Amino acid sequence: MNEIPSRYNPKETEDKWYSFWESKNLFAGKVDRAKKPFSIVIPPPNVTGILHMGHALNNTIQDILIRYHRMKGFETLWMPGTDHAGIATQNVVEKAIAKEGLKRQDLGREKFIERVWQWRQQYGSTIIRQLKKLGASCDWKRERFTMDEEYSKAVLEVFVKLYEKGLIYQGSYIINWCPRCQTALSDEEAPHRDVEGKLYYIQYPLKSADSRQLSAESCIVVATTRPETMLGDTAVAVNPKDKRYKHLIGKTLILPLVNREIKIIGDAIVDMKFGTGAVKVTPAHDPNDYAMGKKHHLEFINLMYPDGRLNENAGEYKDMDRFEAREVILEDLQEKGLLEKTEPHALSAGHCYRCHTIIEPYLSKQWFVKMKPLAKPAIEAVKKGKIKFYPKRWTKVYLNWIENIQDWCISRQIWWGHRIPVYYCKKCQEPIVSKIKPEKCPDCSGTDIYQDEDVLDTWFSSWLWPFATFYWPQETEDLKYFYPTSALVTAPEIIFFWVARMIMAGFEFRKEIPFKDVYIHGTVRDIEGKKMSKSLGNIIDPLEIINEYGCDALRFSLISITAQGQDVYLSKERFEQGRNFANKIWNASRFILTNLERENTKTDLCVFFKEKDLSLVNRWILSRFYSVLKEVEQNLEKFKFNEAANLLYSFFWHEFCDWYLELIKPEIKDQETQVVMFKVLEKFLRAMHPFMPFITEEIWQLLQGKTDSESIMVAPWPHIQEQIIDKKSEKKVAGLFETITTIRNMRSELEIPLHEDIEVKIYLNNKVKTAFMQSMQGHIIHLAKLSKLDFEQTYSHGQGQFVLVLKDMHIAVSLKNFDIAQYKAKINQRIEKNKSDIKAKEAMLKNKSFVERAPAEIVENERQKLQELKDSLKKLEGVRDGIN
RNA sequence: GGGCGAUUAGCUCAGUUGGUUAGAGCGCUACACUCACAUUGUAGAGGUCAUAGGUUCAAGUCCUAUAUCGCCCACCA
Repeated sequence: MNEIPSRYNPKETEDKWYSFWESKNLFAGKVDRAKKPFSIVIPPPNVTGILHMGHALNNTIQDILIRYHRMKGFETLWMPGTDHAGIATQNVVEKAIAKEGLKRQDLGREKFIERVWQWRQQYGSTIIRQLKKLGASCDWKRERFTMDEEYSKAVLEVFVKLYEKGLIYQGSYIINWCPRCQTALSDEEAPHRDVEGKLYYIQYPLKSADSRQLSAESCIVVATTRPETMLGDTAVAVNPKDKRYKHLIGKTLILPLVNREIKIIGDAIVDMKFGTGAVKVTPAHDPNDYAMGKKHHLEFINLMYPDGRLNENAGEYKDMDRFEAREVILEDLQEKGLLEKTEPHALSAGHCYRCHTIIEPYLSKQWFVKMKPLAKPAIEAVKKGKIKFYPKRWTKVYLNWIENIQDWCISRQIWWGHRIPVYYCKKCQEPIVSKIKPEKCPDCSGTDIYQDEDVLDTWFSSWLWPFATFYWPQETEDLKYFYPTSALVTAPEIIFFWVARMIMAGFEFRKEIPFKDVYIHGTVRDIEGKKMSKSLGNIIDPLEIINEYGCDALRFSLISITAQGQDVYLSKERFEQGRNFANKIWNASRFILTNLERENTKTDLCVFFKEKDLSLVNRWILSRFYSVLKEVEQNLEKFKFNEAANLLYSFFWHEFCDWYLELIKPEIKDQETQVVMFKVLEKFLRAMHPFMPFITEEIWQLLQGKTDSESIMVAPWPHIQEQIIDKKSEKKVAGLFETITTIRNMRSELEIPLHEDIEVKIYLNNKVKTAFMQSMQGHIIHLAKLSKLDFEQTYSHGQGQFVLVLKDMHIAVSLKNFDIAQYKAKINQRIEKNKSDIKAKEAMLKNKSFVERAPAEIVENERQKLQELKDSLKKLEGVRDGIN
């Protein structure tokens, strides 16, 4: 019959149209002062990344925004790129060279970095290729990488600027140290996780006491979760108000195992209620103790090597791993009778966000950014609504974090990253901050100069992404045109790492917001609510879904089940809905195309409106389309993608296909119908395109010669024709459908098979409505599959008729096998239901306060409904009485 | 310790400023392939909207507790 297959095959279309778009350069964003810009910078995936469902959701949303605005006539730019992901990438490459039996130290810094670049050359574009599979309409020619030469310039510029402003400083503090990655981490990179720990009670003897005979008076018991750190204790602290210990402040204790003398100090920070009320103080391995150490001028004893083994300060425990040492120390204490008791104790500890190793609070010299001054405008901007979060609740999370912001540790002891632009003179050790290596020391003119070994936190480059991608600090035309960007789409866990910092950087370096709207989508989880992760083995691979169901199916299903900002629970079956919908679009289009006369595709709708009014059915479908389109737009503007997608879905499937196409089948060759069905399809495809780019393009191209644009992606978004929205017609047609549904329902209830002819008579005592129903006679016969449909003004009981009441109508079906008992039962059932409905309504309307206080229209509405119910009841009772 | 989210049909979830008979997808039941589509169509069954109070003429929706699950934050020794 035709050459279009009955099943949509995504494999034949997706790559074809993606290359087509790329070859026509349709993704490119250019400065065009005549148009408004709409720009998004992609959250740059890690260069080591492999596409997962989180990416799929994140990028589908961005692509919808971009494609929608492009069609809306904005000059759009979606800036793509990848992040060098310092620690993650270094770990990956270290693993790779480990297969050759090599450590990075074996290669040396320079050679290792070379290997990383090689690795990037080979595998770094994987994620980009995968994003293309998703249909992402990024301007790929602009692809950026946070380690690019130009980008690095921006990073150095920022470091030097902040340093000169006094916002970057170096100092020795307790930081989060990952003993596995052997680097410092920021607070955000060391999230707290619950750990099942124990609280150990250890006796510290007073110096004055007889060590052979310990009693409650001769020692202080401290409680600790980390007994191994006792080797570095330099005091025991108690609350000065604590009556139990007050008198002991200033006395000396003998630190067990080490036999070092330590003082008892008083400090109000000590919680009298926790443990024993006495706390061991280890200033080099605990942030609280560090503060106390500073305050009370205690000694700082660093116990560990960077890899987490104990160092020479640990005496006989030297070279043991910290957790191994814990066990040995506990045994030794036990042996000496100093371990009073052990209690289970839940606590939370920082974990490295890259390798999940428990963080060691570690005293070391690092570089920091003073955050409070940077935070100020970033707080203001959000409070004043210059930047909006969607959903709104994230505003509070953001503000809570940024109002309590801590200084940012930005130095990392790894090799892969932007090297810190600080140089030292070997002679005088003065740090020199400079974008390029200075030839001599400005202080002592020494020429033996070396660079700081550390690199910068990856996020110290990512936070510049919205403007550094436009070659800032150059004032490029692109930067001036596309910045601030329009929207940012990302996941909640990135708010602190990236979103907040971009806002701060935006103000500090551009004196402006970096984006207006921040859309935070949910986390993709498996059907049990677990986060998808490789280690859990619960991953649904988007590429596999694309392969099996098609990209449009993936995109549509993901979007339709993602309510704004809610987490997404996924199972593979979910994608069947998207696939089925694509197939539905495909087949409806196939049907229309095979019936469409070419000359009718060029006719303008106005012609029909001018000459005569369109038929009701045609008016109705146009009105419905524009009503839905309007809602779709409203939801897109509010970032309610699922609502928008589902509106289009149910319009197309249930209104356009189930009703409209079925209604017009008998008159499909009429010119008016041809034009209308073509227009609705063609406009629907455009509205659908941002969600399902490939199938819409494929069909668009099948319409070739019938449409104006070379690609649907640059066709204009359909303009809402307000004057075509006709709620009266919509209501009328709804009445028609209700009638048809009621007849179908009767057929089904009476178990009359579809192939059996039935005769229906409608009794209706309303001239206008009868005229309308009569004009719809053909449609009713066709869709309810009747052999005959008659109208009569007044109801009278006829033999062998099964009669139901729908509003002001009696609908009578003539039956061959009439079961009077069954009929009576059905009528009585309806009467009972009707009566109870009336009762409820009457009660409502008898309630004085309802009638007095509810808005008049609501009351009026209820009155009308009551009247309708009463009328129906009367009719039903009449029908029942007629039977006897 | 603080904060956030969730609790609605067998399952997974929508539900806008409070206002008809609380919706969808999947699953289930019955029927239907000469018909664009069986990745389909028609009809149907299925809900004390977590619990307890409260506000209101009116609550799935607003308020207060409680329970369960999940997430985030915090210098919990």
